[in-house]
Amino acid sequence: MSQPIPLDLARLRRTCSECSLRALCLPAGVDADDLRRLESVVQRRKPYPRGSVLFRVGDPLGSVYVASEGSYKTVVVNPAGEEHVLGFHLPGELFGLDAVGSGRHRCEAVALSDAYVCELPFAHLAEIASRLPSLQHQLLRIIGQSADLDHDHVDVLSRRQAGERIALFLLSISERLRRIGRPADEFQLPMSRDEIARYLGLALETVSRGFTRLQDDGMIEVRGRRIVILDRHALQAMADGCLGGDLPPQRRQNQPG
Amino acid sequence: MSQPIPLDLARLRRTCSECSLRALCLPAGVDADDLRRLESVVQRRKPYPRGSVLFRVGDPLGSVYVASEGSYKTVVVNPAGEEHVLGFHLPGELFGLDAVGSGRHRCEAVALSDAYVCELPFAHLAEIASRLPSLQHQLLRIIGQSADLDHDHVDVLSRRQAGERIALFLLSISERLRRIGRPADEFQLPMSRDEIARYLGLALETVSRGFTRLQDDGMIEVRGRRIVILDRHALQAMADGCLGGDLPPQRRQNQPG
DNA sequence: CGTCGACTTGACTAAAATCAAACCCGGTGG
DNA sequence: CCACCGGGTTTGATTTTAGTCAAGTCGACG
Repeated sequence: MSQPIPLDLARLRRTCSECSLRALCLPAGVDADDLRRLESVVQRRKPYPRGSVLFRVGDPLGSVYVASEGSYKTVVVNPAGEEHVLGFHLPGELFGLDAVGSGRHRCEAVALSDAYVCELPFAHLAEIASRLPSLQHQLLRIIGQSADLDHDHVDVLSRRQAGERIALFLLSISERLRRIGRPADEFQLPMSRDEIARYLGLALETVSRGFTRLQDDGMIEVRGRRIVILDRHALQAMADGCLGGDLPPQRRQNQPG
Repeated sequence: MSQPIPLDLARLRRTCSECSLRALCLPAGVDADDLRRLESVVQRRKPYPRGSVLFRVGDPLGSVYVASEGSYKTVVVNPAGEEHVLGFHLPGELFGLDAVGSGRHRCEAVALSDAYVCELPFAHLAEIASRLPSLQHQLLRIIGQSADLDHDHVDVLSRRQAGERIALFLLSISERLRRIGRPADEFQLPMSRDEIARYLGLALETVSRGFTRLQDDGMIEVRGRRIVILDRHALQAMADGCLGGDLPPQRRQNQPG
């Protein structure tokens, strides 16, 4: 346990190599000792059945989480009683950093399916980072990247056209799947139409119609939660507000019925 | 190091006491030496005439900024060529942390009026923080709080009713003015209707009509950019989606002829 | 085979966008 | 002093879009 074991490194690589925190560990130049310390912090693969809650609004900042298997959503319930989805968290992605600012969680995290997470007690992490400058730097970056996701959300919500929001949403999911090494052109959405609607600030029916429309226009194929991206270029153009030129109008076909 | 120089502390307090970074310095238990080091980093009160740009999309992360006098906006131009406002930054507030995640700025910062900023080279700041655990902790908090503002923005954009967005916007500005020690019930907006609209994801005319509506309902008084909040309670109720129950209808007053 | 929940589709309605005109106000110059 | 701008803002009329309500369909599962 006290000997400098290169196996430790191998073990961490194996267990965390697919994980968004690898950026935190691997390029940081941590030595075997630090690595063991860091590894001891990670509580691996806790199971959470579908619908279970990892943290609630107002909970003190305890851990940050990495979806290890299955996906999660973070939500807030506004005073009028309706639920807004703040984000979806795919396997390998990090969440729970919303409490860093105030010390308390501003939203609630729910498992979208039976799932597992890795959990990192934040105080522990920060303490180690304070002794490891390179890790501190990585930690800042990770937090910043998590804020970037909020930016993307703002970007989506600022679009006035429902079609733009939906196209952008699909492209964003696709890109994130690609990043974790999954097929980016054919995938299964982990969330319901209702949850997508609450994320995009639209009515459920509008999302459904939007999907149908994209299918009619030949950009995607939809079958329930199964999505196939047929024409990424056109989808991108739609997300960009169909800016004139590269998407001829005759692409639009007459509506059925 | 051990020589306590109260003058330095007093000077920093004076110069930065109204500034959002005071949370970074004052309660951190920094000693005189650290304080001087920190102080040397701050480049104070650079002037920026109205409309001038502090940083652009793609610029490498250089500094974080504190609006010292005057206000700023951060904006992105989407592929369709329309400008979206990501945030407004009032005197004393911090901005520019959007580049922490990727190392490059994702938006552009523009002075809303003739203005001054304090500038803190980020690398410098991070370097000092790595040697000062308490400052590191404060830095994390500051970044987290900056992400909280994005959350608030998402919250506003998720509202379906234009009236809700507008009420929420006014309350948020009011609260932030209160926090920097300015009158919270009577103030001058630093931004145009157009900029508000681009922040709220609405048309300019819708914002204007919303203001008029709030005035007709006796909640506020508007005269150009001059706002007086008359009935904060009703405004809050409107922001909350006018949820029935605790706001008796007779609270709404008849409009002044 | 029936049931339930998730999804789709249709008809209608409400709301905000758009287009267009007027207005207000501070500044300028006759 | 007043006429005349011009930008930002307000208001009005109309159109477009998404929301709402309601009915149907699909698909998984017991």
